[in-house]
Amino acid sequence: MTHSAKSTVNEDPQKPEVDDVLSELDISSADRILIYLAVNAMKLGGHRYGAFVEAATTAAKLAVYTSYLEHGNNVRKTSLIHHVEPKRVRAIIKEVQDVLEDGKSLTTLSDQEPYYLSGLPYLWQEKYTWQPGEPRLNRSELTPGEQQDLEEKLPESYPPACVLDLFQFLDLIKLLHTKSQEDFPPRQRMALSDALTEHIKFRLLHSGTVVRMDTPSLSIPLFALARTHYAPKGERERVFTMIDDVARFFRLMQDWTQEQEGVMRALEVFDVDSDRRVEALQELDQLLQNWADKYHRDGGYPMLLQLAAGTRQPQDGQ
Amino acid sequence: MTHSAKSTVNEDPQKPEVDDVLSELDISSADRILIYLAVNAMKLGGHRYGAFVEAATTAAKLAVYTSYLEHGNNVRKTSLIHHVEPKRVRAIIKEVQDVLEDGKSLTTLSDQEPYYLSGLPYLWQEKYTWQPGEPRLNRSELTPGEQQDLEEKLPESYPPACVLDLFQFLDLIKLLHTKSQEDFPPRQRMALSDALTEHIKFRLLHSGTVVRMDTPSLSIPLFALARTHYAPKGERERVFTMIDDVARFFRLMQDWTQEQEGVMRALEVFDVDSDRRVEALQELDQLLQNWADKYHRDGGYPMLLQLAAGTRQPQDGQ
DNA sequence: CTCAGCGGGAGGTCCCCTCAC
DNA sequence: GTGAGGGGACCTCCCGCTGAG
Repeated sequence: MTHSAKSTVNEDPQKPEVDDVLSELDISSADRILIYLAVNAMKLGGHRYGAFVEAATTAAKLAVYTSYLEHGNNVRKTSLIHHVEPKRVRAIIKEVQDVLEDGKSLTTLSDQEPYYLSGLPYLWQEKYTWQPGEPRLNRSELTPGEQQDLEEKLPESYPPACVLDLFQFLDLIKLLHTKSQEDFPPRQRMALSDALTEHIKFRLLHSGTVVRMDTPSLSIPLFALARTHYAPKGERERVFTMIDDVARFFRLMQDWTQEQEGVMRALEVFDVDSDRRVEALQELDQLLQNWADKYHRDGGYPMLLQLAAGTRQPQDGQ
Repeated sequence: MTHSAKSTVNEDPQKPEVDDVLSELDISSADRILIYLAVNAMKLGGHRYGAFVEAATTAAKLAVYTSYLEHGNNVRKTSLIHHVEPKRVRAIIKEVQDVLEDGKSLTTLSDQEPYYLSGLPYLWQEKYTWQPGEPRLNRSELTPGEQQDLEEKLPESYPPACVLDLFQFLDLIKLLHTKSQEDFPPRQRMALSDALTEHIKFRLLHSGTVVRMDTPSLSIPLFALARTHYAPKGERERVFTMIDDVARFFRLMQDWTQEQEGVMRALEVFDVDSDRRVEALQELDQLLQNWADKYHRDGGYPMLLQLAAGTRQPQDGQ
């Protein structure tokens, strides 16, 4: 719970800190959504700071582009509406149109995790496959005994992949970065600098996806692949689900603001006996399913329902 | 309703365009959330393009700041995690801490609409109050007959405020902009340039908050306040509610990803008979209320439920 | 290894101006 | 009014380097 400078380090609790800061700042709802997104993308998803900012400006560019279409392709009007220079508006329009024509990937948060992180376990296992029974590493500089010692340190649970030395590991990162840049137009590509390489290496080690091995008798460090995914399976799935749910919920609410037919929004604020919380939620779950079953008819009008229920916080207001 | 430019124009439908573009681009959920936010803030809320981008970078800065706290105030580690220069990390930390200490407003989407737009009707009515029975405008350059003609053009429904000439109108914008900048530290303040003034004037006229009057016999244009709010009341309220709901939903889902006790998430995908849609939703509404009433007990554990239900779209997946 | 400084380049956000249709 | 160009200021995000504890 506590954290503090210098001396103690606090690795595990992530959210509490965020909520603490948020509660002290009285922030608007729109800003809060941005912050939740940023935290998820940058801390859990592993996106770079710059990548998030770029994705946000991309979203803003799309807003400009749609305004442009809605106002009869009038550059000047679009410029006035959003307070963007006509010259810049033209550049934005062109950028978006080029992407639409080529079907290239425009935006920068294209996946929950950046490819150079999430793709690594796959590429590693593919390029350096390990067959059970064979040695995971084979280095002429080591005596057979030293090799065996190292092998025995490796947990059985590690994915079937060989142990690499630093250069092989860095090459892998380089390869992945190159592949991840292929989708982008040449102009937007980012060179793989030393700083970026270090960043990627750090995230892979820090997350436990890759583990560094002690090799006192070797001058070059060795690395082992410890997980098949960048993020732990459970967490990863849940964060994915959350973002999908929020996006769907957002879209439904947009329909609601337009007062479309057959769209409903509900907010329930209430208190329950502490020992009946779980019971209440279980009953709600059952109610919803029964309700959906009751009205379901194959091939009918497509419907969607998104719900979240839990502990109310002061920031929630009302 | 109509206006025109060149050939075809398309003023009314706003969302359809956005959805069209979105559906062609197959965009990730995180990006979709950003886009929804950008569209709402920039097109409906009237925020500037730059304001949205700044708000997003502010969110990213907060993410960096919390990382910094969670890693024992280690600048270098934070730098590696997010791929931000140590120098820049330090600047970000300082910026956030200064804000936390002074309680100043950090972020830029502090309200749904920017103050220089939403505050105008109030200031206008306050500075140029109009008493029924008195003339709305009094200009010595006009004959009594001409004044009367203009007065008669004004709908009764207009708020009780006098008609202003261009200079008075621009002064009002200037005053509002100055007031809206007071909360910001001097460094971040933006000068009221001609371009910005034109942007604000355009938005006020374009939204119908202010209406320009034809004055053939006068060399200076006249303006009348036509609405008491920047956005139409209903729409305004609904957009507010939507953003609040999404923020609350997002927070609940974060609790869910952490597998907290007593948090529930539900997604129902189903089809119904077209003619039973409304009936189904009404019943659902009733079910929820009954359920909440059943478990409610004053002073108990604080609970919150957010729900949205409506038409399923292809983009929704599953 | 961490902290600290200073150098640079590219690109984006702002500002203002003119000229042709 | 709109389109299309010119200029310049400032900041931010990237990169690289060196030196002090």
